[in-house]
Amino acid sequence: MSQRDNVYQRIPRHLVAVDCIIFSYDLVKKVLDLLLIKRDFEPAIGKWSLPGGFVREDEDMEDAARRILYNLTGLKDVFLEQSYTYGNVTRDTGARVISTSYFALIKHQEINDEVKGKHGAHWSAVSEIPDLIFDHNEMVARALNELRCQVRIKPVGFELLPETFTLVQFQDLYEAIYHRIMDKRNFRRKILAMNLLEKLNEKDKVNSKRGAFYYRFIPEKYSEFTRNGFYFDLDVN
Amino acid sequence: MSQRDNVYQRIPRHLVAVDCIIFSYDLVKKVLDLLLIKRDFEPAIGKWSLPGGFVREDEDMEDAARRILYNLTGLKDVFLEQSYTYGNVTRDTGARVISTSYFALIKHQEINDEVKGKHGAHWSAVSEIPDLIFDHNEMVARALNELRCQVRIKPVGFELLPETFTLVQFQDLYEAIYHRIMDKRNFRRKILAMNLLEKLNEKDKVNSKRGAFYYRFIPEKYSEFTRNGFYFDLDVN
DNA sequence: CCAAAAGTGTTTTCTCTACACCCATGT
DNA sequence: ACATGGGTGTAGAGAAAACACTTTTGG
Repeated sequence: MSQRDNVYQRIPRHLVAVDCIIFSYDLVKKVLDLLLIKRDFEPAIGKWSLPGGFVREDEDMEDAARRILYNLTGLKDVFLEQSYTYGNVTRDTGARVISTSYFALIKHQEINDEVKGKHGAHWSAVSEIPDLIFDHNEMVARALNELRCQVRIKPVGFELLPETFTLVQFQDLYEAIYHRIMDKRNFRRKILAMNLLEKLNEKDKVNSKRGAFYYRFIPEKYSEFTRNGFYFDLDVN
Repeated sequence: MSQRDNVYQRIPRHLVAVDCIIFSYDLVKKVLDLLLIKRDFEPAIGKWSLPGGFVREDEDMEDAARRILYNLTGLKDVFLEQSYTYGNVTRDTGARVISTSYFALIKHQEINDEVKGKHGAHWSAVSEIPDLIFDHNEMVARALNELRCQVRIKPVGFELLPETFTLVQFQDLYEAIYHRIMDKRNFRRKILAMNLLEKLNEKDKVNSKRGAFYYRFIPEKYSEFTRNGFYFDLDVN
């Protein structure tokens, strides 16, 4: 403990953890996935849980979340955002633990399956999430809600897709996030009107004979976008 | 320390605090205010600061925020919402303190000035916030942004007004929150179309000879509102 | 009677929504 | 030639925005 801590010596201290809500999108099954682990220590060992861990003494809280994320997926530079802090005395049955949840968006195909397997992590469709320990189901619900809000304001959807993707895939993603079907023509008109996408010359021929054009997100365009206080709002009705 | 804590004995513990961003609306000056205090302990004693305090051992985090709020204002049952958790190692120059900020909305006239005075608390217009300690200016900025978002989705504005208020006052409040003037006719049409307000027979004669009708918020109407997934969206353009 | 604030409608523009058929290609 | 998924346009309804004058009343 460093010298400067003297001032606060008599104050009670707390266990502080972070929990990660790791979303990904399965292009094939067309579902939004969540990465869950089997908890490997007591209490509640063997139960499904969000990946999490304690914040170290000289570690920024966000760094703690990134560390956990890295250990589980092998990924750095991931989209990560703080969600909410759960601070009830009895929320963890093992001890009083204050936990801040973070939600991450990763690309399904980028994950290192070897690393993932080592920790007993599994993808679970958000529509079929099992009972999780403590208040983790609540954490997921809140994060999912935040994801739905964010996706309307910022183009975070691109974090869940490969570099290049078709408009059909893009729409499928939105339909998975909102659990709702959208009108193809309206969706395309709106998304293209935002001028955030560049049409490429290659086609994806996996899903149809005709093939669908690939598009690419243009981050530079997005800067203009936010500078002008733009609103990334797709019809969700 | 209770028995159940044994499991986690070797984990490092942290100082955890809450800071309160207490908004209020000054009907006369027509500005959004923030309650600030002069910090009364080291480090940074004497500097402007958000009111805050450490989370006790057997205290829910939200309760800690309510305790601080109560000590400063004498108010219970206040609108209070968690904003964000600041977890950088060096954010507090005295020690590593993790702090969660909460924002509160209180009615200007309900505050107990005696209690407030005792703690050296002062109102400051949000447009003229002084330099605050640590990352408190950032906390305010984030909370203000959240307030602006919330106010579009939920009718939280009513938390800042007296029981009865005129439409002029209501619009003034919105203009103060958004720092923007709005069209009187459009504003009134929209707000009345929501059916959340009951027109009373009394008039406020303070600000005009003709007098302006008082209105009252009807919470029951609001329940219908949210059940149907309604959107409380005033034009902010 | 006049100053000062409250209250009130209409028109135009834009955005949202609903909707159905042709296109390209591999088999 | 046909089955499969990809791609396109338009008309109607509803919401948002712009805009200026009349009303009330205390002094």
